Amino acid sequence: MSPTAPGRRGPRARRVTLADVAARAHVDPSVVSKVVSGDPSLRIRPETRRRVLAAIRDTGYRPNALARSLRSARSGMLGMFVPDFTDAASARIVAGAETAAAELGMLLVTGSNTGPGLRRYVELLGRGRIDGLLLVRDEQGSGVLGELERSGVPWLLLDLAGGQARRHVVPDDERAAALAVTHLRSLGHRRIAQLPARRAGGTHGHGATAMRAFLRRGSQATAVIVPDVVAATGALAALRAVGRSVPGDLSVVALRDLPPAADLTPPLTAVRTPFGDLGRRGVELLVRTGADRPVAEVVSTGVRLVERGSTGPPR
Amino acid sequence: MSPTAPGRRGPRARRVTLADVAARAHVDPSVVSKVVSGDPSLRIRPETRRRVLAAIRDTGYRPNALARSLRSARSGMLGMFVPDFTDAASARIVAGAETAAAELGMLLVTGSNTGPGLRRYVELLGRGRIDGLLLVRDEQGSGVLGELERSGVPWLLLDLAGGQARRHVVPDDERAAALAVTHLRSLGHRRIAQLPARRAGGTHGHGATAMRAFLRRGSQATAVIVPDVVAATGALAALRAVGRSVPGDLSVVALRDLPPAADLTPPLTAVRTPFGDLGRRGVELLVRTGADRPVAEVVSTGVRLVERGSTGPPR
DNA sequence: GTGAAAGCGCTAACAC
DNA sequence: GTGTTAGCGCTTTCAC
Repeated sequence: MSPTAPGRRGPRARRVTLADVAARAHVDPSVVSKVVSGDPSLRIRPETRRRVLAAIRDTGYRPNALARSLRSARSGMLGMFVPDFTDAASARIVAGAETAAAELGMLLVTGSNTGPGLRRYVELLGRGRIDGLLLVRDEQGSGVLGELERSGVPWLLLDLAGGQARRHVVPDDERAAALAVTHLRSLGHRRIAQLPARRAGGTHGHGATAMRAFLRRGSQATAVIVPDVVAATGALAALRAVGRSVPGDLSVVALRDLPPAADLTPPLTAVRTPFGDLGRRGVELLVRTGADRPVAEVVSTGVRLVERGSTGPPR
Repeated sequence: MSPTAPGRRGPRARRVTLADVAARAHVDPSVVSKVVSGDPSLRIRPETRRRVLAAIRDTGYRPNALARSLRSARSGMLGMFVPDFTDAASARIVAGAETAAAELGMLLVTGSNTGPGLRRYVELLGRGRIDGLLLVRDEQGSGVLGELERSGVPWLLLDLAGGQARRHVVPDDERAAALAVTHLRSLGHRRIAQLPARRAGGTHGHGATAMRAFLRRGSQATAVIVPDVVAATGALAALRAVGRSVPGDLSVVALRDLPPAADLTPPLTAVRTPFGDLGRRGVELLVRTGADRPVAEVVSTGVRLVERGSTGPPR
């Protein structure tokens, strides 16, 4: 419970600054600064250090992040722009990125394309506020990136290979597809179809449409690979609508496994894509490599098939 | 501690400052400042303003957000701490909050409890970096909130009523339950059971367990209300396991509708909870009301029943 | 109408 | 070992 009830809080305590701490410990502000930020080049008498630490504790000093960033020209924040927070893949990428950032002592400033868009987001960010920008599946049509680059802010595109710039990290979709094929072959399938993927990610309607097209074509395939779970729900619905059973009449594997897969009927066999690792890797690369070097990484860790109920031997 | 600095600025990209713009426009920096921030008390000759604007355009000046915040003691950022980004309800709350924030010219710094926790998050934030903190469904056990309050940072709890502090905004769960009951009664149900809710939100296992307990009890109820969709998937699975059909043998309504509901078998009738509005309202209240006033708002807009396939007349 | 001066709170180079 | 000196880039009186 919070000790001070909001209504009865006393007058706001004057903020404690470095100078206050220094005065109390009878040392110079710069010494306190070095103690606080753990400067390794500082050689200080244990007794002095103790005094400083005591003063910090007594005063309840907390560094002003703004002043620190302004002076040191590093904000300790990373921008992250996603298409939509409610998109499950984006959520996982954000989660991975946030963890990696925290491990590096950094924080994430998020924005999404359901808001006023990338251009405005970068404007609001202003100069100096972020040390780098992570873009999830963004078509980077606007000149924002070039502008960013000119002001020295490194950026990285996640989950989408980005043209000639070669600043991206993507999941290993080929490996995922290969895993799906291997699985289906091992069940005895010889004719395997793949429904087309969309760069932006599938929708329910898109999956249904693609499946109907597949059906209309009169394909001989006994198994089909769907680019993602959302598209798969559409495909499954289309199949159900024409009375085809899964996996009896047709086996279905989805790529890019996400939670709803397990709750579908039948539960969907899918290949897991390491979205969290994508975010994590993005943060690490963004922080470690400069703005000028190309980055083109494929994340393969943790890609694996999760067998559920939508695949079986061909009839 | 101190992260490796990403992307050092290119050699010729010396940052443009207010002073540069001022020099170019032959005015004082303070005048430029006022023009940029749209100070209404500024009376300036149209011709001078034009010169300033031109200088801004020519130099590609962008204000340094850090310096501005340091000086004005407002950061234009809000902290948002959620249990887990991959939790669909949290994702919606974040989405709503981000939109509202952007409309107010503010930005969100996010953190989640899957990382190193609230205490560390607030530590990383440091002083001055946020103008307020939004906590989603956090048990606020630690003394972090009191500490925050002492340094004058207002906070608000979302989606959980928080003890005596009365600083929260929550969805109208009573109205939601009432809607569910009305719907079931109109179908002819007279005995309606409600599965217990958990403060932290249900899990698949929790829903299954609760449903088995309900079954074991030999209840005469012909319809049951489940606290959320995740719990409902568990409940549905438990029902399927004992061969009871939905809605034939038992009607099921979930509260707090979320996407997977439509893809379940049968598609789940559920009451929509306005998670996005919760986030939006949280931001608005946090920004408008001071740290000292109690806030206890119930968001009822947009609560409504979405009829899908899991409810029908009692047999 | 515009300018001058004084910092916001901190860090970094260098002095002693 | 610890202190001095300069700002980082901006806003805000207040002066003229």
